[in-house]
Order: sequence, then structure tokens, then C-alpha cells
Amino acid sequence: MRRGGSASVRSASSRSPAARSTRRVVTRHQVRDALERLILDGTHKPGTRLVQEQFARRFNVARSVVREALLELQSSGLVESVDNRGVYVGRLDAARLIEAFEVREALEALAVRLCCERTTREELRGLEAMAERIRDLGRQRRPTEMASTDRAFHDELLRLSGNRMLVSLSSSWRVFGKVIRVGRDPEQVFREHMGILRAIGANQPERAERLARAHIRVAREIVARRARSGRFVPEWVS
Amino acid sequence: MRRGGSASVRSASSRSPAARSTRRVVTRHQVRDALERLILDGTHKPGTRLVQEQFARRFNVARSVVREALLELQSSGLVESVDNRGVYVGRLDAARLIEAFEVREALEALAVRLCCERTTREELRGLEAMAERIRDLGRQRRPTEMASTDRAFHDELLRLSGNRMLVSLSSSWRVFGKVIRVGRDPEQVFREHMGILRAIGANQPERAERLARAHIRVAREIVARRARSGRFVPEWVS
DNA sequence: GCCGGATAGACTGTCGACAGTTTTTTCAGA
DNA sequence: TCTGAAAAAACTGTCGACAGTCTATCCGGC
Repeated sequence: MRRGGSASVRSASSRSPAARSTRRVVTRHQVRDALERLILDGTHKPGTRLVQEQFARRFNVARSVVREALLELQSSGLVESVDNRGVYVGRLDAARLIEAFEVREALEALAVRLCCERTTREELRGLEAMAERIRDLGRQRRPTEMASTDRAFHDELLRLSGNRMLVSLSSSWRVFGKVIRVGRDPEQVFREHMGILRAIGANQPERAERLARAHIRVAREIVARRARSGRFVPEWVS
Repeated sequence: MRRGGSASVRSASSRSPAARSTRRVVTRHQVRDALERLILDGTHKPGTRLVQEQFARRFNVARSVVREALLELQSSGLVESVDNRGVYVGRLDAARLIEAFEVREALEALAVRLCCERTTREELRGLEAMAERIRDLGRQRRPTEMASTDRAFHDELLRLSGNRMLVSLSSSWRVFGKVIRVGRDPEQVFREHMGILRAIGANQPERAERLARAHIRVAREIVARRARSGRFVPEWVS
């Protein structure tokens, strides 16, 4: 066993002999998730270099494991790699943010349209419960939980669309989750969410699409306005 | 130097000393491209296992290089990985194809809308030339070249939209390029392409979007009809 | 001082080997 | 002949080492 570290990914009792049916934990995935957290929570700012050996020591794993974890992260756009020079936390300027919103608008519009054909009453009730929870968290001034629940709500819409590619593509704009704390009025967000759900429930795809687009566009406009007036948190802009 | 093989990725003179400014060729990328070709040209059918050591020997590289190349391919959905069991050529059933077309329709619609604002006369002329080339290749019964030029045409539309995320996402449905030989009438395809370009040139985003959607949907319908009647080439269906 | 080439350090790319897991084969017993 | 446990084979995951590349530093000439 190698010397332990407090930040080590592998715990001392990483594998109990009793748990035979459980598959071996693939270290690469743990490292990937740990790196993702470190980037999304702002520990490593966009544009900064991620030195492989540094993380290998920190997580107590071989450098090749870090390499492979970084390759996995590359697909979601969270990091960018330059041959022979290194891997960098994905830069994100205002333009890139807008582009992500444009794509997101198009794909969520598709999602809610598809939802109209397939979503059941139970599923709709579940979505309504989530929408209420988002509103309540907003009322209670718990923005972090509100944001993560909002993300879960939109993910669920994608999932219920039945189109698996939509789900897999959502990671492309997930990257920006931490950057934009749009800070909208919870009551208004709730109304918009419920409007979309009602349109789905009434099987009105055109209306659902229009409302979903409007919902995403509000966030985009807020971000765009901030970008124009230079009110970004500096370290988040490349 | 290791023993050579006819299929080796690294040639004997892989690095001329004169070309100093040229960066070292990253073997991983060459292996990735070679694997991609092998999958897209049908050598390795969907669902089959890709054994790392096999390709390591074949390409005359270390297994870790193959591992990393496969990780790169995973992001485009070309291969799927199961922990501790191996990497498989991505399965694609009819449903997955339809889903890809749905996403593609939404994103190309976005692309042509964005193109209306930014595309210059020269760029439009370039696109028209490509459309003519596609038609000519179709007339000359050169389906492979026609298909690849058609792909280039649609890629160019994405690129000219100015939205970089669209370009990076296009690899998601590129996967299916080889499967679907839709075989449409070249003259009709040409008319549809030109219709889209004219709408862009006239700065009519709504019309451009409608035509682009219709264009994609025709291909989707053909594929869907084939799927319903079971007229897929068997090895391409999982 | 400062400009450009040599040199040293840091880091990435590649490699072969070992460890652990899954799959196949073997073989004793019914 | 069939079943199922045990052994063997095949393969993936992880590791440490070496080789090549990039970057920063040093130093001599101007």
C-alpha cells in the first residue's frame, strides 16, 4: 500500500473481501469525478493548467490514471487539451456562454415537444413537485440547492423526452452551471416551469416549445446583459 | 525501433530531423483516427468487442495508447465502454438513429437561422459550389463521394453559424454517416440545398429553418420507413 | 543593457510489467 | 451426458520508468 494522503482518492479499505459481487472500483472514474468537482466549485479557474503529476500525487494514483480521467473530462468540454503542452480548465468567455444557451434552447425545445407525446400523469406530477421544491428553496434563500434542483428538473425533462442523445448532450452546457447564478425571482421561475408542464399535460407541443424557449431565453438575456456591461466575476472569464 | 507491421501506425521515418518546427506526432490521435476509420467503414460491426492488445500489436504501439484512443472515441459515441469488461463498437438500433435525426434537425435548424445574420456573399457562393458538386457527384453515380461532400456541406453550415458548440456536437451524429445510404434523387437534394441557401441569402431565418428541418426530416423518414419494414442491413442493427 | 543560443528543469507521451477481474476451459461427480 | 466448482487463459486497470518536448534560466557577445 502506498503512503496515504488526506486528499487521496483511494481509501485504505478500498475493497472489502466480503463484497465479492461488487465490481472493482475503477479509480479513473473517481479521479474524474474529483477533478470535475474541483473545477465546478471554482478551485481551479478557467484557463489554468492542470498538471498531471500534481493530481497523481494528490490523489495517490499513477499519472496515467489522471491522464485518462482528463480525457474523459475532455468530452464534456470541461477541460481542453493541447498536444505536448498540457490540459487546461476550459476557457469560457461571454460568447461561448451565449452559444451554449443557443444550443440549450434548441434542444430543450425539442425535449418538451417530445415530452408531449410520452409523458404520463405520474411523471408530470413528479415534475410539478420538483417545480414547487425549486420555488420553496428560492423563497428560503438557498440559491445553491435551488440551482441544483433546477438542473435536476431540466435533466428530467430531457430524460422524459425519451431521446437518449439529448441526455448525453446535456453535459455540454452543464459545464456552465456554476458560473451563472442568474438569481431570478422564484415565483416567476415557478410560473414559467408550471406553464411548460401544463402545455405538456395538455399535449400542446407548439405551446410547450414556445414557453421552454422563452424560459431559457430569459436566462440567456440576463447573462448577455451582464456580459455587455462587464459584470462578470473576473476569474470566470478567460 | 520495434518490429514493423504492415498496418503499423508509426512509419519507419516517423520523424524527419529537418522538420523541427513541426510538433511531435501524437500517436494516440493517429490510433484514434485509424480506429474511427475501421469502425465507420464497417470493418468492425456495432456491438463487437474491441480488444486493446489486439490493436496495440496491430498498430505497433503500447496498449495504453490504444486505451487513450478509445477514450477519445467514447466522447463521440462511436464506442461504448463497460468497466472491467471492455470497449464495444457503439450499438445503433433504429430508435437511436431516429433520436440522432431529431437532435440533428433541431441543431441544423438553429445553425441556418444563425447563418442568416452572419454569412457573407462569398461564403454563400462557396456553399452553392458545394451544393452543385454534390449534385454532380450524384449524377455521376459516385455515392461515397457524394455522401462525404454532403457531410462537408452540412458541417460548413454549422461552422458558418458562428456557434462553436454546434461544430463540436456534430460528431455526435457523424457516427451514423456510414450506416445510412439514403440514396435520394440528386436533383431534389440540390433543390433543397439551394432553397436553404437562398433563404439564408435573403436573410429569412424562419424560412431557412423550415426548409432545413424539412430537408433533414426527409432523410429521417426514409430511415424510419426502412426500419419499420426491417430493411436494414442486418449487421448494422444491434 | 539586451539579444540570441545553449542548458537545465518541468512536464507530457509512450512503454512494458504487474495486479485484479472476467471469461473460458477442465474435470470430477451425479 | 449434464452440472457445477476449480483452474487456466484472456483481458482490463494500474503502476513506475524512460524518452521526447516545451519553458525558463543562464551566459557570452554586441
